[in-house]
Amino acid sequence: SHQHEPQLALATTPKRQKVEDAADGCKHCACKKSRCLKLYCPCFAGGGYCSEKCGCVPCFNKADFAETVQTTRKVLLSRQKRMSLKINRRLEANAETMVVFLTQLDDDAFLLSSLWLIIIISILCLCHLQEDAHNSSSSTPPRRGCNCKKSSCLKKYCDCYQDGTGCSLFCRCEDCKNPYGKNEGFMADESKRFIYTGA
DNA sequence: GAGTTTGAAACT
DNA sequence: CAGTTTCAAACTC
Ligand SMILES: [Zn+2]
Ligand SMILES: [Zn+2]
Ligand SMILES: [Zn+2]
Ligand SMILES: [Zn+2]
Ligand SMILES: [Zn+2]
Ligand SMILES: [Zn+2]
Repeated sequence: SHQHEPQLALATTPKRQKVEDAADGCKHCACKKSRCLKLYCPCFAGGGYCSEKCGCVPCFNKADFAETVQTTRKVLLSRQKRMSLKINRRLEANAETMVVFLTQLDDDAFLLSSLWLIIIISILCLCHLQEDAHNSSSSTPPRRGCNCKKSSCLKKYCDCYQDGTGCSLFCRCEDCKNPYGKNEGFMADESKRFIYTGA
């Protein structure tokens, strides 16, 4: 019942890889080649051990190998953090360039650029949320948007669609048709408003 | 169940 | 980082 309400992409909802979907959902991995020690494995990525219901083999994501699991997870998360910081720095640099450009416009043009300011602010917010999440090491960093090329964000291949979330400014999807919110905008008729249809 | 498609994660 | 490969799930039949 809580699945289908649209969500802001920037919200800090670490609801991903819910492998323990009660007795009902029965979502468990079936890994064959990753030994459940890479983020391919939803159990490992979700921070939990594999269960008896998993169809994985061979599986190292068990309490018996707690040290291995912990070490591997630490390495992978650290790599992820490094990559994320890199991308954030680039985004922040681009945002700064854009802000400088916008502030040099005359008044009329500047008013029309409010959409860009919103985008820039959103990007900076995501960067800060991610870094906070990384530093607290407790909450999962917010996902960057999807990168769908062929599914039009209409199937569960798309993480946004699977989460019941609209695509956002951070998605790089092509021909987005996400029913929860398309990564597109349009000019409203008879209005100088730009309506963004995504999250 | 087998085979294909897909995009994140991993690798280089 | 970008281009490529690997991977397990989503999907199709
Ligand atoms: Zn697994
Ligand atoms: Zn598992
Ligand atoms: Zn496993
Ligand atoms: Zn998508
Ligand atoms: Zn998306
Ligand atoms: Zn999309």
